[in-house]
Amino acid sequence: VSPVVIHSRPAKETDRIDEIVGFWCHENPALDVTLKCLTMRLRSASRLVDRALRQELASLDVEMWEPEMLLSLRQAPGMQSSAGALLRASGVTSGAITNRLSRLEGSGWIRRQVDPSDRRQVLVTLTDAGRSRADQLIAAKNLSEQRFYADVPRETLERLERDLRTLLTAVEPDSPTPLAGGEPDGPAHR
Amino acid sequence: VSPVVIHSRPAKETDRIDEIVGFWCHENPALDVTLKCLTMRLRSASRLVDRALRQELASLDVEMWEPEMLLSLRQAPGMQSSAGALLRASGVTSGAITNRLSRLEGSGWIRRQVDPSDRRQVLVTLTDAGRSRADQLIAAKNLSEQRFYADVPRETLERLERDLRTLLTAVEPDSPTPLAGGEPDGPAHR
DNA sequence: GAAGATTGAGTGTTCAATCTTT
DNA sequence: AAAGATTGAACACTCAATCTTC
Repeated sequence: VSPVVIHSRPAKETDRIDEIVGFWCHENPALDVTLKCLTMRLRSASRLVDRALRQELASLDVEMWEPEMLLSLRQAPGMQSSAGALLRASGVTSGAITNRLSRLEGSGWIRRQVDPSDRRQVLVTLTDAGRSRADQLIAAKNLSEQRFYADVPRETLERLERDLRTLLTAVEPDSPTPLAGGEPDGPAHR
Repeated sequence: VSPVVIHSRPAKETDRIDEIVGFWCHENPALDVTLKCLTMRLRSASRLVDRALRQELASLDVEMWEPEMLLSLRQAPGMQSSAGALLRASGVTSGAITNRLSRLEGSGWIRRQVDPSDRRQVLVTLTDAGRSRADQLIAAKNLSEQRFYADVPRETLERLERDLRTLLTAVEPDSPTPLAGGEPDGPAHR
């Protein structure tokens, strides 16, 4: 089964999660050790990255979701997208998107306007100030990321990225939409 | 739930995240594509697992953090641990732990009592009801997990688990403590 | 003074209900 | 009826301040 080549890892045979899960699965062989560890590590890693980046970005008065939203908009054709498209690109619920858009609008980074061709939809456009804000945030976040991952072997990072990509395309519920301007399709509201 | 046999996912050279990040890095070569994608995929995957498991566990009136806490306690010697140990094992802040403990106590799954040997600390013990609750939740969560990961190649899952483990031990701030009963050491409060 | 735990304010998310437009 | 967006209640987390005990 698992070849487990853990080459360059002198001590530290097991970590915190190994112990918790390992103990449990030892007296309950029906459980899948890999799956249980994977879920826990996924949550753990995500929380750690979040925390690290958030703390570094806090000096700029930036929340974690802001770079993500602005980056989506920045790369959209005409720096404009629809609320629905941003929703599908984000992975959060529609209520969260409305919330984020209101705050971005309040700060002056975006403008909201009703789509004339389908008045149910809302078009979101990056303002000039929003454009430079986006550029600034991307740069800052990039620096923080490089610091955070500095101690992890490059090889591991690249393999992780690829494997996570495989996982996401396998389990992702829908998203035939590659994030476009204003295509009114696909289920929403989540 | 969702029969939806969309097994037609053969090609798919690039996904949602590839596009967003790829575009950006194309006009800004200083950025590290792998790192930017990795962070986004980590958040995305974690959120997806969370959502999927939460929805399945909702039928039992269970929040995601409950299995994690009970599992930690279940495997501790004497099914007893200290609040600080649970804190260090969890990855969340001390305020969150207090909050969780209060709700677990309110439901009758655990008991809190002051440590006689060091009255600053709080000892947490699994009750009998809590023990069977823990067993029930582990089983339910295991089933949900197996359903969730069903479409991902086994090989990928195992490699992910190992690589995430490498990442965590590399970036984790401290935790020389392997989760024990009540050792009053290490920084806390976060 | 420092460590362990608790509290309260602020933030952000989900979920269900609602309103408008198609 | 159904889709898109908004709203408000409930919940969980972080952060900083506080209180007790060492």
